[in-house]
Amino acid sequence: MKNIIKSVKGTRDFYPEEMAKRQWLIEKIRQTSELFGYEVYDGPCLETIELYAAKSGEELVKEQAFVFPDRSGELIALRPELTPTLARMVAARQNELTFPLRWWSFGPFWRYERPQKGRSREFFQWNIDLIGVDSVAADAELIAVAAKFFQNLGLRPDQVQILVNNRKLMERELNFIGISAELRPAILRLIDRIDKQPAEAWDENVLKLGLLPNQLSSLKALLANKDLWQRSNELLPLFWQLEALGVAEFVAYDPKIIRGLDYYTDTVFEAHDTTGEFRAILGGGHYANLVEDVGGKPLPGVGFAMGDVVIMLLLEALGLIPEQKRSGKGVLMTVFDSAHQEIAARIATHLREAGLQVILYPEADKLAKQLKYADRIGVRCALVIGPDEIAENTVVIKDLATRQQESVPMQALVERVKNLLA
RNA sequence: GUGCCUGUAGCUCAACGGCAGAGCGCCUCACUGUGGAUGAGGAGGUUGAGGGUUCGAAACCCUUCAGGCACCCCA
Repeated sequence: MKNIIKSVKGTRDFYPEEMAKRQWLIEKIRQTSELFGYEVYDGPCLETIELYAAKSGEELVKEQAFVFPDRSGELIALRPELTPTLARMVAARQNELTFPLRWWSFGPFWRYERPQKGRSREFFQWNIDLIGVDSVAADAELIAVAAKFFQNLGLRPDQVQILVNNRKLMERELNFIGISAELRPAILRLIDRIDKQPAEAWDENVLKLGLLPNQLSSLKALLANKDLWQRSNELLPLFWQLEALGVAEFVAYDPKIIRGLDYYTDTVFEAHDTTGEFRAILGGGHYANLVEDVGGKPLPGVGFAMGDVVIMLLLEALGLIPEQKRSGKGVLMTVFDSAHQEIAARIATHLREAGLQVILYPEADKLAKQLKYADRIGVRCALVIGPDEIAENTVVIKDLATRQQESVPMQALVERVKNLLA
């Protein structure tokens, strides 16, 4: 490999084999989304930087988005997330849309980050939101969508868990410990990272923020309390509703789930593989106000986003991605020699008109080579027409799997091939 | 953005500072009307790139690029 121009750092090439897997994943996403009555939508991949400045906070755009000036000098960002776009789209038609809105989307996103396993600079993301209701039932539904999706993929509750918490609950509990309102955001951010730091370092960081040692131990007791949810007016009904929705097995309470995004206000959730080998599979939560920052009237909702990278790594590791067969249903029309190129093309066209997938060999070549090609691309059978067949007005059908071949009259060809492929 | 690890043929990997190799794959032929087997040939490398040390570098040093791991961040 000498002078092949390199791809952009953190991007991936999808050769047909990988593309087939991606399409398979999209199909699962579509099925699950539609099962719950969600409609597909999409926005542009380019947005003005103002949109994100309004919605996502400045650090996101400055540090992690691909931003460039267009020819007029306006700063444009490659979308790093969909929520601001969604907010903009909803706000623009706020008075004509029918709420609650159930929308889903799948598309590419970009973040200027250091690539590593489970994280690339260009990735695909499933976004799904229920907008215009503030209820716990809405939260339960989105969690159920995620759980149902896992079920559709063949994942079991012992392999993947959706961990749930509630920010209001945490705010209240932190208040009980005597942590002031201005300290809480920093503490919440630390809680979010507790599993990523050595215990001593974490303790130190907490004390550095100004907590007293007894507050630290109260905080740690809080984070170890798996029954904390029973004190939440949102989580109590949430868990029985999840029971009713048939997905309770996939869900657990975890006081350490916070989520980084500021716009989540109530229930938040994150799905992880139970071995802890991979990054979070998906994350989401309840927001009080989707569109106000972009100029609309306040509108609550709940949603989550799932990147394609981690889920595929997990499914790959668990052997849950079915073999994507290449072609398999098609026919290869061989070209015996240059004198038979025309008749081969006519037969190919004839079969295509009957709705059959036909690959016409693009030049005259040795039969052995053409059959080897047929074998490799995985077509079900190959057709041969040479001088002998012309004389008899027949075509040879060769079944690649059984290695059997037969001569069939031209008139019976379509019927015979259809039977073979069925 | 910070630290550490890795980079040799299409793939998986060898080679003490001393001739760059193997297996698999690929191409051709044996087979001028028949694919997975077999056999015989063959192609394919500036050892990621650039510089330095050395009589001599795939190996040691520096830089850079890419990937991986941890941090950061996670929209």
